[in-house]
Amino acid sequence: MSTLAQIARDLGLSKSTVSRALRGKPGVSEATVQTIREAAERVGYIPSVTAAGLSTGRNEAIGVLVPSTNRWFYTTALSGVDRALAASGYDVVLFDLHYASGSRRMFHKKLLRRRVDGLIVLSTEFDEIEYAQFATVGMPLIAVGGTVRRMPRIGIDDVEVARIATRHLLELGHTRIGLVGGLDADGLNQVVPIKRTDGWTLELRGAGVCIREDWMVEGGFRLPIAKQAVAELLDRVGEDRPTALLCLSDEMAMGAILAIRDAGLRVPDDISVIGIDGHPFAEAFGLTTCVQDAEAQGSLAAQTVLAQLQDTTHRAVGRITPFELTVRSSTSAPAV
Amino acid sequence: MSTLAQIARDLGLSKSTVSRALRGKPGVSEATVQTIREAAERVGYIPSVTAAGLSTGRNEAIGVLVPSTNRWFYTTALSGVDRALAASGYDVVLFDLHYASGSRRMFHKKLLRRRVDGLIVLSTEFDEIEYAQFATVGMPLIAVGGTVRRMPRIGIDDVEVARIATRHLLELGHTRIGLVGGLDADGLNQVVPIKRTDGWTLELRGAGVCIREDWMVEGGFRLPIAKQAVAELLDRVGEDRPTALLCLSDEMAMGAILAIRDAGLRVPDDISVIGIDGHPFAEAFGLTTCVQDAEAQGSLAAQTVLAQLQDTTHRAVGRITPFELTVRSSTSAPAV
DNA sequence: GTGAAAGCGCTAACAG
DNA sequence: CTGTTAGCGCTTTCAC
Repeated sequence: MSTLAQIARDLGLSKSTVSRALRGKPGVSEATVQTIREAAERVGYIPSVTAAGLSTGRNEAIGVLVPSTNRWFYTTALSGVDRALAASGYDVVLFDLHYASGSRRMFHKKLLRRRVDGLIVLSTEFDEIEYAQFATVGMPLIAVGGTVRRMPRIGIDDVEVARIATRHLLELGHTRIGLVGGLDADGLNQVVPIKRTDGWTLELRGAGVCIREDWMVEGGFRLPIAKQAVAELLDRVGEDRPTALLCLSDEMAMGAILAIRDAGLRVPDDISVIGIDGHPFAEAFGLTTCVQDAEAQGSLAAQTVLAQLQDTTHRAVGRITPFELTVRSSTSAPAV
Repeated sequence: MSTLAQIARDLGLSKSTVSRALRGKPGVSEATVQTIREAAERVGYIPSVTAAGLSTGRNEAIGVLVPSTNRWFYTTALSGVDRALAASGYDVVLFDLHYASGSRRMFHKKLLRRRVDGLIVLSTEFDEIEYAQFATVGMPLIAVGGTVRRMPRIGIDDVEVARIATRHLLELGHTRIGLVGGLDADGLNQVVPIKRTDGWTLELRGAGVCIREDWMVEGGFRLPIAKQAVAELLDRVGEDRPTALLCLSDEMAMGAILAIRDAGLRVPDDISVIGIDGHPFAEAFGLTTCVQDAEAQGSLAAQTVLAQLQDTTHRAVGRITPFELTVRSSTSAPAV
């Protein structure tokens, strides 16, 4: 574990010269730069980020706050964040809230240990105290996915995406439309479910289509729960069932499809199913869905934070990212 | 952002006293400890890990090397690692190889920046050069999941798990058994697929059951690929098809089930399907599988690394973790 | 019990 | 172009 001082001594140079040379700073002759580079290479010198960070105040690391690492959106966005950050030589420090469990109370302490230069928050909600803590952090902050109050945010328009999905069903001629939604079973972001539900409501109202409360079930944003909920729905309503189901996430939509098939019904002949997200398994299910690019959102967030780090005057700005309706075989016109 | 020096000055004490008090070290009077604690609390003092790390040589962070954040096993193990680490106040810095893409060449440089005190490797393979680099790292190392040569490893017995799964099919009376396996489509760990395939081969040989090469397909360890592969298999073999399929991962097993149903066949009546892993969606598919606890493996790895950090003489030791055959509705005796 | 001083490995003025 | 001198914020002997 050789140090700067070490190789400076060996070469009979000063630490500053070696430091400058190794970082490609101007003011060192071509020749010495060569010598230094070689020496560094030879001894396998690798600078200590922490030491450098202490003196510059930059850690070359940014934190990513995730509610859980067990969900498609978070891990995919995380992947995008990492990709963009790695390209700039930054490390990512992961803060996993584990479904908002006890570790929660401590998270700000860890964040403030000055280990990271910025923070990316993946759709997590905070209480007033936590917001106050954020205010004192004083580092670039940005949210991805679910809205987080008082923070610039990158993500799709959750109301609109649900409207588009609902509209697709309406345009196919459906008027008996159920909803698989509800809040996240693990208590993750609540804004997303609410907004998507709003989109559904607005669109149906706009079309003058009746909203049947008994066709609304709670899928918990997870496949197994949604499957169970839809199974119960079908059981309960008998022949008086919806001809289409809007599922507020693809995971739930896949659960719905499994339940429908298990009930001896066919998709889309008996019931059309549409999802939201663009889960990697969606295509195999023939699922019609609105595809969003979580990885790109993560990358964009990372770039935004990086930009703020470069130029302190640069204010972070949120962004509404696109999604695309992808029609597959899970939706069709209702049977007559 | 108050510092130790700051609060020492305010109190008219020395930095050392404040440092000792805040870390609960002996040699400070009860009274001053109180005073200091309060002052620290009041100004919202939070120590800088990097500064502390510079002087102690410990960063209170450990690195986790993942091949990808888009697969069940990795994210689940990662979750376990984080949980155990967080409990000890350690941070996790994530090194995502992104399917062994270009970032790969740089990974050791980042690892060696002295940012982390130890490293947990989630089933990733390395070449000779990379191994040499690891050797120079000189920090606690442990692998989770797929075997990594020259490193203690925590994970299930991949040969055995495939034998058990195969045996389940044999015991049900199947003799026409196909395999959905092949290497990972993203070039991730190759040891796992190979070992599991070995288990399958050994078990069938032992039972004197014929291995039909034309019933072996490459599922790439991913649902969509497996679905496609099984669809082609069924198409190709017509009536001369297997009565059971061993899938080397649950993702592939779910793909197989989707393909079988799409072909108009029934699970398990026409074809039984068994998987390996214990994916959270498995139950909704009624999938019989061998369940392993990825989260526990991650936690165990973290604890092992932590133990080594505490006691330098403590040698890391790998461990074979358990799995359990969970029978559901995707397997039954073959039709007569 | 408490303080002074040195040092962790690096960067950043400021001289020369 | 290169070296000197201070720190960055904390821990850790070693005195008092």
